[in-house]
Amino acid sequence: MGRSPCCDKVGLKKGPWTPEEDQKLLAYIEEHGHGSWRALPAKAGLQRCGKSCRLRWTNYLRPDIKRGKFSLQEEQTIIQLHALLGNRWSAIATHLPKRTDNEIKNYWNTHLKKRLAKMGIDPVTHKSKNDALLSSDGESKNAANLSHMAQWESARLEAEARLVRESKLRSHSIQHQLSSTTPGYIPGSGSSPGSTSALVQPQRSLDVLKAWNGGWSKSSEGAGGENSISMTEFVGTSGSTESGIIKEEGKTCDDVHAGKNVMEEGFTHLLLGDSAERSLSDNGKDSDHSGGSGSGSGSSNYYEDNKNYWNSILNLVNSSPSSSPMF
DNA sequence: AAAATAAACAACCGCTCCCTT
DNA sequence: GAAGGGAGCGGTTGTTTATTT
Repeated sequence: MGRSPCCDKVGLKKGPWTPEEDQKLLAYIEEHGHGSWRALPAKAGLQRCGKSCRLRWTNYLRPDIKRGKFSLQEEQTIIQLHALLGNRWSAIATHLPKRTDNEIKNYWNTHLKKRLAKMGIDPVTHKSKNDALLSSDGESKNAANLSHMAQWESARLEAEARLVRESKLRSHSIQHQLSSTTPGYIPGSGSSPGSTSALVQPQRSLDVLKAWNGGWSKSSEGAGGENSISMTEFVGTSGSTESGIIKEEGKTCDDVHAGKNVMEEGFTHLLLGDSAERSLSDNGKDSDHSGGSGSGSGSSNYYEDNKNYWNSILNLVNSSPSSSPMF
């Protein structure tokens, strides 16, 4: 709109914040709240633009910020949510209490993105780079996987297309939704009012799941080339993006955390287990998953575990606080 | 021990969205 | 409905710190 930038005033300080500046900003906000960010610097006696103050506050000074290393659970949450949401850092941050979008973004760019790349996963699409290799493998198991993957991919594309349509409709329909007695109903989604399958989710995480479950630990060495990821049995609820995925309305934050716990149980142990077995002599085929059982019955458990996992992550997403900008 | 390189993090910039007038 | 302004978001850059040679 041709608006002048807020930070072009001569004399405004840029660059790293000093402890004195931090103290001024903290003291002012604690006493008055931030109010108008644009007006804040003058009131607080800071030679900074409001934008800079806001950033400093939200990313560093805010008292409810957790700093330090990301836990495995947090890593998993970020990856999964990124698979679902893309680079919507603020949306992802709403599911990681006490973490800022900037911090998550930085962590993704410096750690997780590289890690996924090493695992043979495109960090943008969360799709395996080994699909071609997989398809030429010829094993019946992989053929079955392909079938599942095709179903999922098809459903995913469909869901994404729906998402695009809805995003266009959203601005028009949001008022109606707010006043609607059927909050789960999304106009144009093809779902019936009150249906539990009104959920719209791009399913972009299948390769991440596979790799994370099967290839996480061995990827870092890069042994066996860039194709070191084992193509584990495909996970999910085959046949539909929505079967096995129950949308539950009206969940509380506790429910969210409960979902996280389930996720933690269902996922972290895989990670930890893999990490513990980092040195295993995986050859890709029999290093399939969870605890390294590698047996057919294990696959069944694996299937269930991951079904539960997906239910959990989607519940987590769907039961976000209403303030969440995600959906 | 010093230089070079890589990694991590904080902050800036420009754009978009949303609200108000 | 259009315009203006504020705030937030995501991409990118710059600086600092750690690691390697």
